[in-house]
Amino acid sequence: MDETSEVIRQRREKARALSDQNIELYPNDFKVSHTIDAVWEFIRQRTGAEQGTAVFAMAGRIMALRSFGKATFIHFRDYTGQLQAYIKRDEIGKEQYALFKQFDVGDFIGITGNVFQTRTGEWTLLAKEIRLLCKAIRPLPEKFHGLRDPEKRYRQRYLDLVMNPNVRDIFIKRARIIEAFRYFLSERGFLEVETPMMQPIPGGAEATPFKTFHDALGMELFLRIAPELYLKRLVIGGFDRVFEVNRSFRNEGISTQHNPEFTMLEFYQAYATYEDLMSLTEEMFRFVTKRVLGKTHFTYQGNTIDMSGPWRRLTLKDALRELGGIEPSMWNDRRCLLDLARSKGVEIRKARRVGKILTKLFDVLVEPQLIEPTFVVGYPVEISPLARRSSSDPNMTERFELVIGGREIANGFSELNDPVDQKSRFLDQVVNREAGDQEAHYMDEDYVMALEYGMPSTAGEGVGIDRFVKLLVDAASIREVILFPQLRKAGH
RNA sequence: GGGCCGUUAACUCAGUCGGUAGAGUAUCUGCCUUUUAAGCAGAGAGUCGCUGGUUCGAGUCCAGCACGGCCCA
Repeated sequence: MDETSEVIRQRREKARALSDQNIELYPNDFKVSHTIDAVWEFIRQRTGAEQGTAVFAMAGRIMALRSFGKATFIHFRDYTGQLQAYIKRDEIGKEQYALFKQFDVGDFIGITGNVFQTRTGEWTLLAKEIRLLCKAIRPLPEKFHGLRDPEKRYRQRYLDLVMNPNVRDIFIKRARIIEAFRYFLSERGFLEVETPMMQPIPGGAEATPFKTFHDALGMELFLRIAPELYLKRLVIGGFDRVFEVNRSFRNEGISTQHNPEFTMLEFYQAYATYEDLMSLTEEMFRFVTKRVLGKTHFTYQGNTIDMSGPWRRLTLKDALRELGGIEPSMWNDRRCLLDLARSKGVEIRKARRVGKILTKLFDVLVEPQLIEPTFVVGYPVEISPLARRSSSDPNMTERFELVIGGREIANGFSELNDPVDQKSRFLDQVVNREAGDQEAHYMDEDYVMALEYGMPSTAGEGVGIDRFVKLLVDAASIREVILFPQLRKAGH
């Protein structure tokens, strides 16, 4: 296939020819004095004679090459930017120039020289010396159209990053976003921790886990579906404010909304309630948005979203009634809800209880309508087995979900710290599991025991980082914000 | 899991009614010392995703499979 492609054969030949001339193809002794942005900074700060006399040693990948025979313009790029260089035979000498003529787009080079302005005014590095730092055997994709094929973009993300600057920007923003969350929480006394990704009992969420096996221990383990129960153990242990940003894994289908491994931020604050967390979340999201975008509003898939607040609060009941057309009288009528689901084309598995049917209907009918940041509150106990009961209504919990851009971005609640209630909630889940609900929570006796030692009143929250990044970079698919999204084995 | 669409040169894409493979970029050769999607002249480059079927003949029609995209679940 492309092993025998003409271009690659020719490039291998070139590499061999260079080798035969005693040119090292992959040297590592070139010392860089300036990055490209450092040179731009230098140009901005100096004037006249000073600009022209300084000598820079720079390195990067050749991105474009325009040859005139005895002189050549190239554009080369490092991780800070791009710069033009002018390689002139009369400047670097006949031998060096002949050598340089064997370099290609895609090769890494080291250039030493000073800057000048061309006739068209472009600042350009005039090469005094140029040398090969890495010979590329395979050609880069075409310069103008770049790399478009989505499959290639994901499987060979390095090419995507080289060719598509907007893709690069997305992942730089992603890093800044996570950095901003960390900064915000650290400033408020939250301690960053790491808890097990391999867990004997997967807990903290309703989801199907991945199974794995530890040979030496002879023990089945699960990749975590959430860090929640471990983080709360840490609150019990005296870390009143903790957070973790890391991967969780859920064994479900892959789509533009779901990747089997995804990044979640979870944080827990003792002596706080879900009300406190809603305020904190508004503040935190505003902070992160402002810090990364420089403003608190942005466009997502054609809709303007304003994070400045205050954000709307809506009960699940009102949301279902006003936006989903589901009257509270229907809430306990399983048959009626199933009929409605069917009429809307929503498939519901047999084992589903009313609460689950309601949330499913909410996801399909209501959520997409909530574009501006909205806290949905008032979730029934039945679908919130780790949340504290509302003091005004024991069938409801102190829980919220935050919806932005038509998707759930965060989920938080006052934590259940009554071990007796927690145990009975687990038992309730076990009944569901035995009735065939694969996603029901597992009984976690060890966690109940931990609660028996006493957990202070606490509120906790999970934020879907991939989804948040999607919002800020206006990406339609989760694959655009994950460097290496999960794909099937490459076909032929 | 279902529906629709896609897979042709290294990259981006054409390919009509079924008649034996095209362009631009890239590559190679020649000319060219301030260009920037440099230019001019010439050349080479293909398992048309895979496997079958229909046909005198398949990139094209049919079936299955693989991979991907979008939508639905």
